This record gives sequence, structure tokens and C-alpha cells, in this order.
Amino acid sequence: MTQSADIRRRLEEHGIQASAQRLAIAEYVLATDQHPAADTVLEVVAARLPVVSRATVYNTLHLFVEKGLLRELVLSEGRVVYDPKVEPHHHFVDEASGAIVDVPWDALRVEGVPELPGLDVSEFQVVLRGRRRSRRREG
Amino acid sequence: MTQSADIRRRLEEHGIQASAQRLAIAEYVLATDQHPAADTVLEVVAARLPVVSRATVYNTLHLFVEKGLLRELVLSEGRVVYDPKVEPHHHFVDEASGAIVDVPWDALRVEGVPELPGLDVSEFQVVLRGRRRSRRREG
DNA sequence: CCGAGGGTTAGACTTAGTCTAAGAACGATG
DNA sequence: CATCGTTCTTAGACTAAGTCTAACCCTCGG
Ligand SMILES: [Mn+2]
Ligand SMILES: [Mn+2]
Ligand SMILES: [Zn+2]
Ligand SMILES: [Zn+2]
Repeated sequence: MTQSADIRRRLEEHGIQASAQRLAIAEYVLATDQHPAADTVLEVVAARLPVVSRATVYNTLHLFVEKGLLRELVLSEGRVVYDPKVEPHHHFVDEASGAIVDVPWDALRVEGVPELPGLDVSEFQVVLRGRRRSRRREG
Repeated sequence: MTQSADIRRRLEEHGIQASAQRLAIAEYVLATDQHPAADTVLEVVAARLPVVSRATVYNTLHLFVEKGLLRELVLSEGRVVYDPKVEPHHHFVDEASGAIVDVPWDALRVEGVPELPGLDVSEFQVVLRGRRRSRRREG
């Protein structure tokens, strides 16, 4: 499939040498709309690739972060999570399930950041917590 | 000193039975303007009270959170931090030092939260990252 | 072919936090 | 006071996320 060729190209464009492990990890973690933790990545990838080690998963995730393909988020205790959506956006944490939901940048307006005295802000986001309202249709 | 009597009263008002350990922990953690982690609390308190155990520090911090005297913040990897300022406010994380700086609620305006579809937001805050600008005077 | 550099690996190690079971302090009651 | 049930504290075992190390395995250029 051309899917994997696309991913290979994408890695190389970011100065990352491809390997079977990196491709398998990228295929999952760069395409998901979830915010998986490292151990989830390991589980998912290990189910498809004969053998991937924990060390490689951590190495690769950190490499992807360093090269700008992923962002690392820390929103709740003991859960470092990876986000393939690197453009600025906000996050909602569902207190019932722990699920993390993306909130588009334009859905909120934050005013006053440039006026904060003594602080050079390089990035910011709104972190929201609460319950997801029950939906009529799950789709 | 009446300081410790005040603290004792404050604990009891929140339904917390006082003890030497709880008073010592409260004296530090409810008065600080920093955002200390559990191990910092243990260090500081152990320096004044003959013996306090790690288990008690964790138990007490969790109790204080449950009773509304403290809030638990998770802003960076591996660092759960406690905040005696329980009113809503925002946080700036200095990327150089890891220091956490309070940003008053009214310093920023966030619009659009009630209009988020499908989300029942119970609380939110803006999390900012960057560098603290060098100040003329440290005070 | 060969060798160097980069990638991967198992497993030891570290660190934050939790759990357990036993002892100490508390506080109501006789 | 003495007793006794409840609450609090404790050391140390345990867990889980993440890091480190040193050996091994590829791959690609010469
Ligand atoms: Mn990390
Ligand atoms: Mn906690
Ligand atoms: Zn996201
Ligand atoms: Zn704060």
C-alpha cells in the first residue's frame, strides 16, 4: 500500500531514517485521533509487528517529538500522552473516562496573554475538565 | 504562637482531625506561594518535625485535597504538585526552571467555553509555557 | 565482502506513588 | 484515671512509568 510509502516519506522529510519499528509506530501514532500513552503504543504496535521493545517505543516517540511530528501532553497524573495534531489546539479531559478530546483553536478566544507582565509566553492552551454530555448518536 | 492555633482551627473547620504531622504539613503547604511536590513537602516538614513518613505525607496531601484545602496540579511529566490557592486561576510554567507561576483569573479572558458542543465543563484553566523575563529587581 | 554508524534489544535500574499490617495516639466512657 | 474502639502513623514491600546500558543487528558505502 502507498500508505506506508507516504509515512516513510514523511519520516524522511523530518530527518528520520526509516526502520520497520519506526514505520509501524508511525503508522499508528501519527494517524490516530486519540491521545495514546507509550504503553498503548507498545500494545498496538506489538500486535502487528513481531517484536518491538519498550525501549524502542520510548526512543521513537521521543524522536518524533524532537522532530516535530508529535507533541507530548501531560494532563493527568501518571499519564504522558502523545498527540499527532501538532497545530495549536485546546484539550478537554473527560473526568469519567479519562478520555482526551481535542477542542479546535478557534472554538475559544483567549485574550490578555501578550499583556502578562514579566512572562514571555511561547505557547499556551486551555485545559478543560468535565463530563462529556451523552450523545444521541455515538457516531 | 497563634499561627498554629489558626491552622488547627482551619483543619477542624474542614472536618480534619489535627495531629502533629498534619499541623506541620499544613503549616508549610497551606502557606507557601510555591507549588511543591510531595517529596518537597516531605523534605521541608521532616526538617522540622522529628519523624514524618512518606506515607503520611501522601495520605495528608490527599486528605487536604479531598477536603478542599489544596488542589493537585499536573503540569509537567512526573511532577504532581500541590496548590494551596484553591480559587480559579491560571498557571505559567517557566521552561528554564520548571517553576510554576500563578496567573490571576482576571488577567485573562476566555470566551466560548459554554458554547462547546457535547461538553459539560466543570472547570478550566489556561496553561502557559515560556520564559520568565529577567527582572530588574528580584523582590 | 567488510566495517562503521545507527538502530534495536533485554533486562537492570530509578523514581513517584501505593499498599499493608502492625503499632501509637486519641478521646469517649465508666 | 483505666479501658477500649477508632483514627493516625509507620516501615518497608510493592507497582508502574520511564531510563539506561551494553551487546547485538542492520544497512549501506567502499
Ligand atoms: Mn517523555
Ligand atoms: Mn495523587
Ligand atoms: Zn490533541
Ligand atoms: Zn497556583
